[in-house]
Amino acid sequence: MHPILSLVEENYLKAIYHLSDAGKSAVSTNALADNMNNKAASVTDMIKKLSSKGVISYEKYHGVNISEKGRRAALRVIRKHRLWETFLVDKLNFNWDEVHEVAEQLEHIESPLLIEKLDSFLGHPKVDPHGHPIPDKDGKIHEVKQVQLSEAKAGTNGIVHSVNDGSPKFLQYLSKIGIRIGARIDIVERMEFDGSMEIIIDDKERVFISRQASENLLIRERP
Amino acid sequence: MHPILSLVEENYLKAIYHLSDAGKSAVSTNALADNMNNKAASVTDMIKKLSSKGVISYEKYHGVNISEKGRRAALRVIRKHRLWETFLVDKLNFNWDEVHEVAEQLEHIESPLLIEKLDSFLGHPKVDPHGHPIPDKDGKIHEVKQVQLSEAKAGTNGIVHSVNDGSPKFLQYLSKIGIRIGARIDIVERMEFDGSMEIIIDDKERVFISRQASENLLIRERP
DNA sequence: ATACTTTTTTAGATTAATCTAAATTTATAT
DNA sequence: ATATAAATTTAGATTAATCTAAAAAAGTAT
Repeated sequence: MHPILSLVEENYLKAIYHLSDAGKSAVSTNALADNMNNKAASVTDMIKKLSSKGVISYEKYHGVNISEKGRRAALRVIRKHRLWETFLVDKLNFNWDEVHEVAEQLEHIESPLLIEKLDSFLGHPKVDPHGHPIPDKDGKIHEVKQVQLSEAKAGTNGIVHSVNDGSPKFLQYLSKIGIRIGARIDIVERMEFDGSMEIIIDDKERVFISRQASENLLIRERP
Repeated sequence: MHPILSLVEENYLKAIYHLSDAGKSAVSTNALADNMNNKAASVTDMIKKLSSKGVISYEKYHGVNISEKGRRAALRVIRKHRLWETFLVDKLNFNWDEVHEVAEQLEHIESPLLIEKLDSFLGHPKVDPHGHPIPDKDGKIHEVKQVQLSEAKAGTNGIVHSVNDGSPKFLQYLSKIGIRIGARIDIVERMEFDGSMEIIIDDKERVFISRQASENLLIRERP
């Protein structure tokens, strides 16, 4: 009768998936507590529960790893989140910095029919408004080779592909200086002392951006 | 930080609104327990809580009445429910018998911006796929004068305006015999012994429908 | 290798929403 | 008008998700 995972459990699982870099490394209790804005004691309780449901494996004092079953469940939630974000921007004219909170709610709506119909309605999009890939029905993700702007060398250029930080403040800043998904970036110079960069956006604006900003911008490099 | 009403409280309030015929009569503990598929004891606890929040008034042993504040909150949820149903049918090609359960989930998404943008996207619809009026932003409802088909006299005709029973089974039955919102119904004869009726649908099909069915079909009478 | 620090877990409480069983109040039928 | 029935409330428990404070384990630095 009840879904296999509660809303709270889904949120924990999503956090574990992201923090483990899609399942590549273990996640500590404290990292999870930080991420969920909960206390470590609460996390310990929850990971016991998730472990008993088989979506993670857990060894006392040594963090958790997501299981295949858990990975699939996490990807279903992520698929929903990204499809809803796409809907909000493409159909309802939300700005890209306004969608995250609403999508955090919508991602928990349980209806396979709804999500497949939404996917069709949107034309089977491959990426969300922040450039993140949308997992398909079977949890497959089409990963595109991309690098942090901070890693690009002076004289090279690339196309903005996605953002690592989806916070409204950061996205509003990007919009303000003219950076959006698909924009062309030419790297003029990289300041060694603080990692900031001088770049040209779409052959027009020449701006300086901080190391922090450049680390959260992912580009597809071009020859 | 938290919404004023929890998801569960919203559902109770909606049930109270509907059971009280939009605030016209008091609702008993048992009626509410039945409707919510809960035990009376649980309802007693909940109505104390709702009462302390000022959305209903409650006198021990004498049922509850919805307050103005409660009515507004209930109408906000109903507005969302009906807008989402409209979205599902008009945009995602759901059938009218498939939308209720999903809308029961979607109606609790909290985002005034979302609901106003959705309303625009749908072209400010006045009724949902079952013919029920959609309250506007201020909780105003455009009520249309309509009667139960069971009350119509032989020889008269009317346009199907809404259904009182939104269950998949009933709606599928209606679709099967060719009744949809907007269909023309001519009443041929009303059988006094069991209240069943012989009707003609859209000048084509001549069918018999039970008293129960005719009581759950609302029509706008025509001269 | 031992002592100190950090991380994690355990123990015990709390809140929301539910339940069962018992007690109480209201309604009904002779 | 009183007994019986029906409806409602109270009392006490339970589960999910959280917390604080204390205990235990793991990591680190000399």
